[in-house]
Amino acid sequence: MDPVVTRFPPSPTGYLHVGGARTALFNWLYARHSGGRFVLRIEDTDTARSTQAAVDAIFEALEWLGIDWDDGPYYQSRRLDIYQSYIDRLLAAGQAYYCTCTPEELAEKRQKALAAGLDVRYDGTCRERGLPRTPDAVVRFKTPPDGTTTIHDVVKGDITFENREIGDFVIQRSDGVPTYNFAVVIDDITMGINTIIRGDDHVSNTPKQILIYQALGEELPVYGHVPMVLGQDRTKLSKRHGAMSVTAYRDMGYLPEALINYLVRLGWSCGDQEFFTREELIEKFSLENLGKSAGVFDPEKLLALNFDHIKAADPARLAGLLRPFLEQEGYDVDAGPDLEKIIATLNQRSKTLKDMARDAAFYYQGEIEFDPAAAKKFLRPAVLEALRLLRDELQRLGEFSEKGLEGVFVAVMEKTGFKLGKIAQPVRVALTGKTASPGIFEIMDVLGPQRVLPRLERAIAFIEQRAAAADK
RNA sequence: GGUCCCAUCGUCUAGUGGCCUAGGACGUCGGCCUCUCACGCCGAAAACACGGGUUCGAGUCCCGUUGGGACCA
Repeated sequence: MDPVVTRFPPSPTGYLHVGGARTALFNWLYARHSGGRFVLRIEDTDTARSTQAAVDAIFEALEWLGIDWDDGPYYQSRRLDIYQSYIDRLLAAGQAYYCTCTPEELAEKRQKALAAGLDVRYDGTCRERGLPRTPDAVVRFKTPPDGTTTIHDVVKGDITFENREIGDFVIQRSDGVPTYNFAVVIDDITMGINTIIRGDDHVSNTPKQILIYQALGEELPVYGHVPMVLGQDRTKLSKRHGAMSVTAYRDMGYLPEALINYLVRLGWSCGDQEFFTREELIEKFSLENLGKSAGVFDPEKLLALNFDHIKAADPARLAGLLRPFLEQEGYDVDAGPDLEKIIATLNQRSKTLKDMARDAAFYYQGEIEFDPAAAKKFLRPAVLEALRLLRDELQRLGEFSEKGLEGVFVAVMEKTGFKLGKIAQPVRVALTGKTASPGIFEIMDVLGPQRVLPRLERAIAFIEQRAAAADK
């Protein structure tokens, strides 16, 4: 059995979107799973729409996802002479021919055929004319007039097309640039690609490609046409479906392994398993379990999966990933508490890194801004004594530890007769400004005495002021 | 319009003729836990598009209808 060789051939006409990323993933995973090779090829023959910026964006996205390639990147624009040699070969063998029908003539024929309710394929005017090469001539492939061409597809089964439905299609334009269907086949042949997993929007191109393989006497690759990823309105993914670029998810604070997990599970399954690490995916991915119906992209489920991956991620790695988000919020990370300790209090509650950075706000703020409603409800004279007591006990405690802190709270509870809830909420507001936060002992431990004490002091002063104002 | 593909809870899916009283996950709703909010845990509602066959037996096979999608024009 030859080693598996797969490929991913994006057109650099824009960012890499999630649908394309999924296709890349399937090919990459399959190559890695079977110990084969994965080839990257940039299909940039459409010079009008291809840009270097898009090429860079694609690299950036692939790198973030951790999709690496063994061969390439190849650029179609630099392979024109290779395509030409194959065109010449087909021409010489009489399997292709020059055609000088003008676009106007073709359009006219199409109109007539349409009006007469006939097929609108090329009528073969130049097929047997033996025309020489001229500047305005295109090259057409001589499709067998009869018979059928069938795709043996590993996901959809056999799909058969009538050859007469295909017609003599153009393989090289008059400017010498090969058409998509031709360039793809020549590339796949010369790059040794033997397994092609791609979107099923390519199904109708496939018989043409198979015909070219056959004309060249080349062995066919294994085809697997995977269903499209649809937007919430059940149509093909596009700009109007919102943020669909891979890097947009990175910027929103998603983990690459979460996006990968989500994308692969959309159209592939392994029993009831939902959560996969990248290693598990490589180990378990198989062509057999690819689904054959289109799937709707569900941001909610991706978010839930991201949450699960954040929970499972190593805090030390999270620290590196979170840092830019914190800096974006304007925080001086190195001046704050220990980052890994901060993450340990948040990684079971934040669904994205962006959320986490936002939830970490109180760790970095010098002077806590009390949420008015929270202050009104919890920073009231009734708890003044308890807070003072707490402050004194904490000062006596010196170094913080979760256990020591708990002891201090117990002591205060005993002296005041308050329950923990009665004391914890005011303290929470004092330390974070809000009524919701991680556990009170956890955050105090992370914050440390040098941050906790001044904040408590400030809350006490706040209440004293409030009491004084009320007395007047 | 032509060609092709697809069809299980709202969504992603398990299911490969009897194990299906159709399972899991997200979401939704209810409860528990609790220093708050989350997490977590427990529970609920929720699907085999429809109609014909084949078979002792069909979500599973065949045909048709309907619906959706893709490509070409």
